[in-house]
Amino acid sequence: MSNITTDFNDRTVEYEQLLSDFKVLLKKNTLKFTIQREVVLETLYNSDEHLTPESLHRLIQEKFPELSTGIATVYRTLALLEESDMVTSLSFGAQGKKYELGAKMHHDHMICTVCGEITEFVDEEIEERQHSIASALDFKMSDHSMQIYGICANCQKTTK
Amino acid sequence: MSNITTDFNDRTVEYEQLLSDFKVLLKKNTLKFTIQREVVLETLYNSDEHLTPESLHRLIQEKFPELSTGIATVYRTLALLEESDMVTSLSFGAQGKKYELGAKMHHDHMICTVCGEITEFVDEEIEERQHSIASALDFKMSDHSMQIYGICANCQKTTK
DNA sequence: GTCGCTGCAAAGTCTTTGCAGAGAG
DNA sequence: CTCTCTGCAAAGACTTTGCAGCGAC
Repeated sequence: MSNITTDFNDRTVEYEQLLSDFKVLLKKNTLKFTIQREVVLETLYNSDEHLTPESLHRLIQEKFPELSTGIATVYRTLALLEESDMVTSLSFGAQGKKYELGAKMHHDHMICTVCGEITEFVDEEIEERQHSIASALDFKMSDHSMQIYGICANCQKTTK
Repeated sequence: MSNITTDFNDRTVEYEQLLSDFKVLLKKNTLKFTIQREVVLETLYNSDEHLTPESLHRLIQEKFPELSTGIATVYRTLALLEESDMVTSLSFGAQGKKYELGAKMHHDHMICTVCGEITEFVDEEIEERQHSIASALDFKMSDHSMQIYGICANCQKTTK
């Protein structure tokens, strides 16, 4: 199983870069750089999980209680970031929408239906094949996502 | 581009079969077979689209106005069908949850970000590769889904 | 007949919006 | 200073639930 990768510790974009991109984006649209917006970006960056608006809000309140950031601001910032393609949203079954930074290396998702854990992976062969399919069907591909559902190694043990 | 298929006119399961499976399922759980439940199944079967609860409800009201089926029943029936794996739900971006019959042949989705059209396709190479990946990562795969986003052939013409 | 089902409307969730004061540029 | 942002709370959108009568078995 040569080229399957699940190790994303090497982020493709460093935080400083991300932050500066964000500032450029804001400036370009005559929007203001506020501490709340930075905190949302930073918290997303420092989380390895896929966060719901609610869990992101909770995290922010724990780390920066003095800001008493409102959930509305989290929603507004996520919408802004998603619109600008800086974050991506995923939604799996009944679990609602989850967000992740789009600046990480592209990857697909493997979702455990027992514990809800999401493992990321990349497979070059599938990536290439997706491009072939899109062009064969005369489709101008901009993005794609793939999810594999099942039971993770851990939960297989536990369930037994 | 040998084995990409987008033609799903040959359904893998005929309606009579589907209906009988549904009846078995109901009986097994001491649930009742009602006209409303049948109408939901039938309407899903006869639709080639991916339906939201709301659009499904609208369709049912148009085709069977005398039943004055409530939206609550549609939600309840969809939940029942999904739980029993007879339908699958998908959710793409902001467009909300859409349902489709799971009994059709397995396929993936290509979603036009301009007109929202969903084209279904199957590619054997990707199907196989997904199995390989799951087993390589010690993951017991139960299902998977893949979406390619982009602009369909039609909209590419129009946009020009 | 019994007991689950249905439509209705009310209650929940989750998300968005209006507003007045706070704060970035 | 101006004009956008923010938190709050209220409003919306979508989904689920309680209930009393209806209907499958």
